[in-house]
Amino acid sequence: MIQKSIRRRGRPRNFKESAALEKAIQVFWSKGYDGVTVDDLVAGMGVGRPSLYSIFGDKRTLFLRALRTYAERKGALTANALLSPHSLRESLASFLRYTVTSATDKGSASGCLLMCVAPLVNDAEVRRFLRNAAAAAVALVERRFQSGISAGEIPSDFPVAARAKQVLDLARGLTMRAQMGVSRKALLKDAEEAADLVLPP
Amino acid sequence: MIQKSIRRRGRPRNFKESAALEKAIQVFWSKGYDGVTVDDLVAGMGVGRPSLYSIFGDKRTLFLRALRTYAERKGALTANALLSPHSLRESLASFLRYTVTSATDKGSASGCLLMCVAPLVNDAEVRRFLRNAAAAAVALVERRFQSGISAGEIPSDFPVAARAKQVLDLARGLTMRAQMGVSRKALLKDAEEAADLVLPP
DNA sequence: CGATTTTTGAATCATTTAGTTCGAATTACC
DNA sequence: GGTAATTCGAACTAAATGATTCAAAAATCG
Repeated sequence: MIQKSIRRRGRPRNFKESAALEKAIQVFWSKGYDGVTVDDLVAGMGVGRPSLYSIFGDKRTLFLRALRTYAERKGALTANALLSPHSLRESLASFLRYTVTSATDKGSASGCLLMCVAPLVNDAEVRRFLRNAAAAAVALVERRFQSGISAGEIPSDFPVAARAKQVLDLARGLTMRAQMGVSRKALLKDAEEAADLVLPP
Repeated sequence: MIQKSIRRRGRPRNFKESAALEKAIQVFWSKGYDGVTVDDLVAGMGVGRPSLYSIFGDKRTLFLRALRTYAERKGALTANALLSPHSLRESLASFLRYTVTSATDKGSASGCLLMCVAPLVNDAEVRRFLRNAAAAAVALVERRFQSGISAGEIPSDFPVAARAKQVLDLARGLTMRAQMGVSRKALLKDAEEAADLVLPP
């Protein structure tokens, strides 16, 4: 059993670290990195300024943590959508649908923290992280194609690598259009058509 | 004939307006909007601060003008790539290749001002402009598909609207990967494969 | 040359911003 | 209850940033 919150001495925090981090994700997501001030974070997270610095460090450190947290959750949900026991076509559609619903979720900003805001951050560590995340996503789709070959859903000469890249490029396009304000309904339809496109008829 | 530079009284400028605007495009392109300070622009454009304000207005006005100039040129080059007298397959490949070369051009930042930086600007006019630009791009590809139908290159029941959206989504994906640092060579290969993907075998 | 027009460079102003400090508040431990 | 530990809120500092002002410079026109 994991040890739960050790009772600490001193005045207790009046916020949950994880909840505050979620709020931080929202703030960065909606305003970008350079567009966010520490005041924005203080207001949006419901955390006092000194607490913010003492617990999360400066703006850059907080952003990196927000990015990792966001990517971890999104990666898990993506893997779930993609690797559930469905037909290959349905797995791809499910992945693209999740991309769309996540990018058009009310209650969050549109688009995607990883695709729409992080790439603009001029920071070597952020870039490295993004490259790894992208590589992991491609690998996930490739894995699904491979298991489709094993299951006989697609021929063994199916161009796995090329198609996986195309699936992700299509997902990127859908995400960008979500950020531009295209409706979820329209994008969900496009997601289905995209899933059909990458598979042989 | 358009009247050329009227000889104006007073001290002449020591910069060309168009050249300065090009520099401004580069600055915004590489640093985003919020990430750019007026000092960055002054340094990058080779224009004094008062001159900058008197000629281009404030930062937002300058950005809008840079955006329009960039989009105009890119739109013209895109139309050129797409509507040149080639086979449909070659037109699409040419469009996607141009997307890649422009997004991986040394001497400019990676990616694309319209796709990678403008969407983050929280400004109604910018958003409206982006929507229009995107719609124009889709219309262009649709036109090319239509003329492909007329020429008998694709069947008359070809799903023009859906495929046009997919072509643009693929272009968006290629552009984003360019910004992430994927090599031009790799992306050009992917562009060819993307062109093949959207056409019937 | 002298008057006029326009641009330039430097200095300046007011505001915003990142980051810190410090006393008051709130809790656990004894 | 008293003390130590921890957090909170507000005020503060120093640096940056957006925007303006103004005299000097540089050109044309008469």
